[in-house]
Amino acid sequence: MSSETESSSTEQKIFDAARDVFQSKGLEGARMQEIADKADINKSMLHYYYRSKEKLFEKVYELSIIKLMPQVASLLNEEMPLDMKLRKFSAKYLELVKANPDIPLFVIHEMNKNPSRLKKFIAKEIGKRVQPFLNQIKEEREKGNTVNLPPEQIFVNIMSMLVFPFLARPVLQVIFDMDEKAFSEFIAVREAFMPDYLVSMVMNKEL
Amino acid sequence: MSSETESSSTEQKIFDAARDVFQSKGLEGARMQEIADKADINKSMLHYYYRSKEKLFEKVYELSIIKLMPQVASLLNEEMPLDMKLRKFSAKYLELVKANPDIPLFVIHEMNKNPSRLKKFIAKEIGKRVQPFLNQIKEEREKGNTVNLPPEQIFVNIMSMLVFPFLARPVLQVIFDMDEKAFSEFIAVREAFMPDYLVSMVMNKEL
DNA sequence: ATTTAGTTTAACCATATAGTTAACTTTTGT
DNA sequence: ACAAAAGTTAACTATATGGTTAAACTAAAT
Repeated sequence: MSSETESSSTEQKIFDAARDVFQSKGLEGARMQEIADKADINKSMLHYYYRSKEKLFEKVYELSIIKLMPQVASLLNEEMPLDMKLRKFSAKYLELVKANPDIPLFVIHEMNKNPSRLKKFIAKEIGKRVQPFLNQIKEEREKGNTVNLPPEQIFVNIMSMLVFPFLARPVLQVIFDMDEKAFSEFIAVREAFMPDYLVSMVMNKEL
Repeated sequence: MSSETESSSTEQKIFDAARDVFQSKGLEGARMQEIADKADINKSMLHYYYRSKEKLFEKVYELSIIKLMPQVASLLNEEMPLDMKLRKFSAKYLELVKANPDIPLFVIHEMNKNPSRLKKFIAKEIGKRVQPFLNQIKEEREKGNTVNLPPEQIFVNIMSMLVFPFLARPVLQVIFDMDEKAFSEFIAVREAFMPDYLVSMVMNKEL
């Protein structure tokens, strides 16, 4: 992943470096010089290819969200029984976040500082993909197949279980005294029990 | 709360302003001038009372965490049956976070950028308070009274359900098209069902 | 070979920002 | 009443940072 074989284009190197730096430091914390250093190019190239810090950031932000969230949300739209969908969603979502563990916090943090940016990008996009899923839950709820909660609450419960550990990772690592390996193992355990557990939580079945 | 009656001391006004600015903008995003403006004092006073931005930040960080987290964690230590404890914890925790809705993201974000800061402050402090709770879960698990998961996982599940909505608030507000009032209502609904729901999730009882 | 467009570099610039200084005012202690 | 201490202010400094510029270099097209 980071074994730069001097192959990729300058523009790509800049983007990759910017993604790393922005995701770990945020917009304000990132330094153009640091991005240039990490990309191993002259700082002027940042402006040559992306005009400004803001523009570069938006590119990173856009691709981080727009390429990832729809992948996830589209899963929710497939025609499938609720329990199977929950299991698949759990697996797919954890797989994606494991591969991009910094993105949830990045998105949530930048969203807090500039909520309009997300609105600009996704808003309806995501909303429209989530809505069918909420409807499916609603139907099942009316048939008495789910726990008796509003679909929005159920959805938030699901996302909570999947995302929170990645957001709180540094805190959890301190509290439970886990190194990187231990944390990976912790997530692996979650991957194992989460499909059944979500079904139980949502559809109110004993494990 | 914000009806400044020109009463509090300069030092306190600085701290309050700094808390607001740091919590909404983070360490990097905060500007000393903005803090001074919000406190309605000369910028030099910041340095007079707190020497440096870093020092001021640490004061805010320390009091935000050290005064809040133990309040919560100590609840976990009381002698009480697990189900009752879960209900009380849910109520108390949501009450505290409702009163300080910016703190979870503030802590988690700054933790990511500087994990050693938390270590310095809490580390053992929190760990020691959580441990007895984990032990209690472990005992109940051995008696077959809980869902069959490691206590750490159960703890994370609980925290996920309680904290995540506050972290993801801006995202949720966009996805579900909620204004402030609607979000408060959303949280109120969670407060209502969460005690029973946590007991069900942890102790594997039907609702 | 020469032109041309694209790419890269080093040296600059303007500005914002954390921090300092020194003069001034108010409060407190005697 | 006086002096010392604490508090406050405006002006300033040093530096970091995003951004610009113009010249140099490269490679492809003619």
